[in-house]
Order: sequence, then structure tokens, then C-alpha cells
Amino acid sequence: MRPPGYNVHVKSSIFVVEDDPDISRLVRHHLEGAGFAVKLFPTGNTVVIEAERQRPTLFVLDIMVPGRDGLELCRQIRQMPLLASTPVIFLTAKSGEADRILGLELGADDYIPKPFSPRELVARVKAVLRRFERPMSQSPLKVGEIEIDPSAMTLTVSGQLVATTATEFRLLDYFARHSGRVFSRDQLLDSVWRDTAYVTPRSVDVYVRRIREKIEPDPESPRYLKTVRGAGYRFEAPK
Amino acid sequence: MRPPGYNVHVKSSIFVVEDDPDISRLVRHHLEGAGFAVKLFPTGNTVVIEAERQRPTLFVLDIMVPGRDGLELCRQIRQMPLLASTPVIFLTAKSGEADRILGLELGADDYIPKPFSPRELVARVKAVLRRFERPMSQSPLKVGEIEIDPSAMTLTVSGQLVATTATEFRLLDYFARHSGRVFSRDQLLDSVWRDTAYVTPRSVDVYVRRIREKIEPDPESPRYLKTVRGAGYRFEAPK
DNA sequence: TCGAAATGTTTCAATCAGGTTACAATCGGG
DNA sequence: CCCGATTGTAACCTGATTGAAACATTTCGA
Repeated sequence: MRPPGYNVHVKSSIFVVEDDPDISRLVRHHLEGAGFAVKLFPTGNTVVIEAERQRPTLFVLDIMVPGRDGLELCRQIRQMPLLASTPVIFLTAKSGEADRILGLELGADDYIPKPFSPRELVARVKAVLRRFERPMSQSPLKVGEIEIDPSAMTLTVSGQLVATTATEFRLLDYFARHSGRVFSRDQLLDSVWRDTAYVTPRSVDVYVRRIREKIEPDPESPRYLKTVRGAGYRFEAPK
Repeated sequence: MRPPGYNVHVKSSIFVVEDDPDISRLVRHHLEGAGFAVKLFPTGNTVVIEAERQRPTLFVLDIMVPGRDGLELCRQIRQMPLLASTPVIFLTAKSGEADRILGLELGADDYIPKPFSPRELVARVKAVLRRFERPMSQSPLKVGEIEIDPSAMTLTVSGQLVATTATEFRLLDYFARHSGRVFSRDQLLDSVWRDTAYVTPRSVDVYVRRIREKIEPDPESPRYLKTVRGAGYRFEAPK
């Protein structure tokens, strides 16, 4: 389990259960275009098993899928402790089917009537996710001469406002909120980077450098962001 | 998602009178998901008494509830001085009933025909609340050379009256009243844009541009409305 | 002391996010 | 119903950010 607040930045994964390949391709295309990781299931058979392992951020279920009814699938999801709180969005062919959803009250979080516009799909998915999203730590933090304010995304060093890029800020914020702990490069990529897939661990070094230049009086002998040779980096309050 | 009307910071409470537990659960789930406090009543018996004490922001009534007819309940609410001005939304099974409700001068403010989508439910509740929200009787606000008067919907920059469109004004007002905080485009769409329309996040950029042209001496290097790359925008008082 | 391994530093091309403008659709008042 | 204002989208442009690669330096064990 990742530390809370930061999984917000990791790409959300969406499980799509839809038998019509045309539609599922369409859905995938647009959700991926919106920055989501999409996994398609033509039938509902293996979804739950996979989901328990992978913990998707959201489900998009066609009401009518062979092998297992979408409604049944939803009910099952709701019963799995690990998945119960994962949002579900239904795709429905006829608006009349909304009856059934309502009648069965399965805890779907939204439904999208077909045909739908790509934009609507993405907007609804985002809207639902936003409701479930845990907001990133918002309280300002002060360590030594450094002040980090996530709600304003500002960094102040010795009273001076210092400009940071988004990634630098996230990394520094993560370090500062886990002061004293050592993190390997891979751990940092997992926790702080949006998409860990294709990033070299060595890139972390570069960002550490950039951060040091901004917060350390002398980047050569860091007082805050220490190197732990063979292990990674550790942020700590200077003595 | 956020309660309607960005000036409302206290959670609105909604009383829902509905005997079908499936439907009431559904309603509660989604209204709570939208940031409302929901109280359920399976029958209409105790609602009025409770309501007089707690003063809910809005009622959602099923037309058909045992113990007391929804229409009758509404009529009663309308007679209580403390509740008379509280908005009421009906849930109706048949669309034919809608005419009756609205036509009969019961003072219902909207109705939602079953079956309804969660989205529609939330949208209508928000829409009604917006209508009842105290009409922008906010205090004028002065930041730097900028004066914002919501009651008159006027913007003054360096003593000069500047014309704004409604959306521009709402956005600027929102920014100015949340000075120093970063807002993502999606957050702004949630909070400032009225209808539930599916607006591209990039449209925010266009409005930021338009606002800058009106408030910034030099739109190229904004003093008030700053871009926070990778995060959104931040309004702040110039130093 | 030497050398391998780990980390530091710099550079740079590709990508991405935001700025800007033009325009089509829609709204609202007359 | 018409017309101008407003709204939101699309397309294009630009500069900042990102992350990899190359090379430099340090560390530490043999």
C-alpha cells in the first residue's frame, strides 16, 4: 500500500468489461487518451479475480455482457472487501435499462447511456474519480528553513520564494513528509512519479540534484537531502 | 464534487422522504457523494417535526409515501413559517404526475421522474439550491487595484469600471476569494461552471486569458492570476 | 592503491503544457 | 425571429519540463 495522498498522481487504472470490440476499442482509446491505464475484458469471467490482485481505480461495466451479467458482476464486486469501495460506471444500451439499475440498487456511481460521446465518457469517469479521490496532503509543512505549502504549490527557503516544477515539488513534498526514512529510487518512482513505467531510476538522481540546488545552501554538502549510498536518499531536518 | 454555489461552505443538508429502501439508499449514496449531508425518512410521519428543528436546506419527497402523501407533506411544509421557503423536489413515478405537481401550485421547485440517473439527481438538486442561494449578496472584495462587487456584478480596475461576462466574473470572483491557492482546471470547472456540461479543461485557459486582459496591466507577465505549470492557476495579491 | 560500483553533473532532444487566436454554436434581448 | 454577445472548441505555436545519455567524480572493498 502506498502512502496516502500520493497515489493521486499515479495513473488510475480502469477495468472495462464490454463484449462489443468496437465499443471497447472506442472506450479504451479515449480513456487512454485521457491518461488512464485501461484493461479490457470481453467477458466478466476473470474480472473479479484480476481485480482483487490489481485493484483497479474504477470499473466500467456494460450491463449486458456474456458469461456474466453486468449487474451480477457489480453485485459481486460490492461483496469483495477489497473492491467494495471501488466506483462502478455502467454502460447501458437503452435508457429504459436505468429502471433495472435503480430497482436493484447496486451502488453504481453513474451510468452512461449508449451511444455516448467520448468526451462525456471521459468527463463522467473523471467526475466519479474526483469524488473518490483522496486529496493530496494540504497542510503546509516547515522543516528547518524550508516551507512547503501544497495548497499553493509554493516552496519558501529562508523566507525566499523559490520556483519549482511540478515534479520537483512533488518529490520534495514527499521527502519532507516522510522525513528520516530512506527511499530507494524505485520506491520514489512508484510513489511520486505519475507513470513509473518508462523512467530510469537514475532520473531520480537528476531531480535530487535540482532540488538540492534549490534548498541547500551548499549543494555539495547537503543538510536536508542526504545520499544513502547503496540504498537511496533520505530527507532529514538539519541538526 | 462540491456543493453548489462556491460561496456555500457549509454542507447543505437534505431530507429525503422515500419508503423504498433501494431507492433511498441510491439517493443517499449519490447525494453524499456530491458533498451533501443526507437524512432519510422512510415515512413522512416525523419529517416536519425534525425539519423544524434541523432546518434542512432542501427536501426530496417521493410522491407516494405511506403514512402521508408526498403532496400533503409538501403542503404542510409550505405552511410552516420556518420551512415555507425551503425548496422541495419530488420524485415521481409517472411523468404525467409532473404536471399536477407543478401545476397545482404546491410550490414544488422541481421534480425528478423515475427512473433517473444519479447524475440527473445531483444536477437537479444543485440547480434548485443554486436558485435559492442568496443571490450573490457577497461583500465586495478589494485586492490590489481590483475591486469585485458581486451584488452589482461589477469589476473595477484602478478605479476604472471594466465590463465582464458572467462566467468571467464568477471565475475571477472565485479566484479572488480563494487567493493564494492553486486550482486545477478540473476543480475550477467543478466549482465555477454552472451547468453540468462537459466542458474541456482547456476552456479554462481561455477564460484566464480573458480575465488577464481585463485585470492585468501586462497580460504577458501577470501580477494577479499566475500560471502554476503542471498544476493549474493561482490568484494572489501582488507584492 | 587500484578498480568497480555508485552517485554527481551536464547536456540536450522530445515531449508536454500552456498561450493565443479564430471561429462555430448557442444564448438572450429586442 | 433576428442580431449581437457570450460561450466553449479546435488548431496552432512556443517555451518549459522531462528524462536519458554521456561523462565526471566519489566511495569502498580487495
